[in-house]
Amino acid sequence: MVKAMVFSHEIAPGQRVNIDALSLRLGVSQTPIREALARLESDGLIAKEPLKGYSATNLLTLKEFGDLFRFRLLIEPWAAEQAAKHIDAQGKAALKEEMQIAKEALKFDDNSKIEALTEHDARFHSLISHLSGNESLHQAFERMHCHLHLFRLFLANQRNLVSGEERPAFVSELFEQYYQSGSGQLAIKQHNEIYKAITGGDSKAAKQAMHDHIESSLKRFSPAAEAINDL
Amino acid sequence: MVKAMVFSHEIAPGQRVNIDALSLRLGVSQTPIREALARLESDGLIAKEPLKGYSATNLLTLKEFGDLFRFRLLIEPWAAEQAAKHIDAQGKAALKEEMQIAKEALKFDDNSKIEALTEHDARFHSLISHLSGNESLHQAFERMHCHLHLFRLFLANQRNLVSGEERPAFVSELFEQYYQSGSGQLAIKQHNEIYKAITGGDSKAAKQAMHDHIESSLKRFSPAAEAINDL
DNA sequence: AATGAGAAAATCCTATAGGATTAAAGCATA
DNA sequence: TATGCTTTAATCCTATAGGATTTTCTCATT
Repeated sequence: MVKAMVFSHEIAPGQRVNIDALSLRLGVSQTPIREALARLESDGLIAKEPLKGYSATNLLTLKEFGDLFRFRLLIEPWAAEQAAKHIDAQGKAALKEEMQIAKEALKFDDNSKIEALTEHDARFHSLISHLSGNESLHQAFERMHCHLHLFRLFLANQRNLVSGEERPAFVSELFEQYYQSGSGQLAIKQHNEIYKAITGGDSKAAKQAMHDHIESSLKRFSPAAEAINDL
Repeated sequence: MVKAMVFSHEIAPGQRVNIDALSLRLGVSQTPIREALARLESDGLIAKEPLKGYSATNLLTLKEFGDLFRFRLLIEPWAAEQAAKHIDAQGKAALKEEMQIAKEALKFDDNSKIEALTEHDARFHSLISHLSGNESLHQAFERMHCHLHLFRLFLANQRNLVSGEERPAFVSELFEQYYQSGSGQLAIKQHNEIYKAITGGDSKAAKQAMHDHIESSLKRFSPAAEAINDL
């Protein structure tokens, strides 16, 4: 559990992870480290090679990236549809609160804004998959989405590197495309459409809005996925 | 990994699992046991309560059972559709071989037949989710399906108890409904429909056949799910 | 200079022991 | 007889040490 944070980019993708070093660094013994690593292995976030050790999994390949979004298109519009059908007062409150957080986040400065919006997006979609009422779908979503989240955190992390460091040129271009062109506001706007449809009980609109949002999101991220794929 | 077999019903659902006992029983130390348990926890097959220990998760509740099938209806027909579109020679051979195994299994005597058909069903659906070409979907399927598989193994296991033992009356009834009424042959027949549609490249028919098959399967299992839910 | 063999270092894997927490059993008292 | 407390036992959790395998570095030979 604590290791999920460690993994969120203190260890570069593909890098081997040293158990002894981790245990010293975190001040705990090797056993709990191995447990956490085993859990992360089941989540597909690290890979284990017997007698060779653990290593962080690479970022999504271009194919995996496409697969993931195709899968989202399969389950999330349905989840939004179901959420609209079964929504109750408690669900409405939760959605409203999340939208409020997003609105506040738009006022932050660049770095904080990106981080906040990324976290908001993860929570928003997770919440809807939960509100679908289907536990199987929710679990599947959570396990799948962490890989996408990792990808986005990687992008944001790249940006935080000082310009002086050897930052690939494509990264700089990507930032303009994403973060400067008001895509944050666009995403929030689309979230708002979904939010209104769900709380309004309009299941058909909710399904459509979610579909459009994911397709839009795919278009925004595709150039980055291609660029990173070329490493 | 080895523990998945141990879990397949040497430990009753809901029962607490003793680490010391397992390490003695399997002749290995506690550390690898804890690793395996941590992995199984991520798979949702066992639950951990801090400072209290691990325990096997209960069987699917009626709601979870319904959720799972609704989720299958969401992803598997699409998987069959995609498999039909992308099928190649290697995929056809794999499907053909699996269907051949099923055909042979029908000749077994009752107990062996049930076991063989259960395993075939798991492999068949897993294979199609793989042939869909979508890695996200395949992974989601695998993680979800193990819970259903566990449920079916539980049923089959109950049957193997000698009649003399205290076996709930509903179980006896269920067996008639399922295994004596030729439902095994029905399932194989439906699998064959799917098989033909996919290898024939008829994506629309494959999607429809998979949909019908899962709905049929749900109807067959629902009484058992209800009965077990009432424990 | 390049390749191969050998040795040393690092790392993983397992086992055993001790401390801490929880559950249970036994006893006393109302 | 039932309830509450204390003691005992069981179990989990962590830490440390030793054996096994892999990797790397060095050195000698072609």
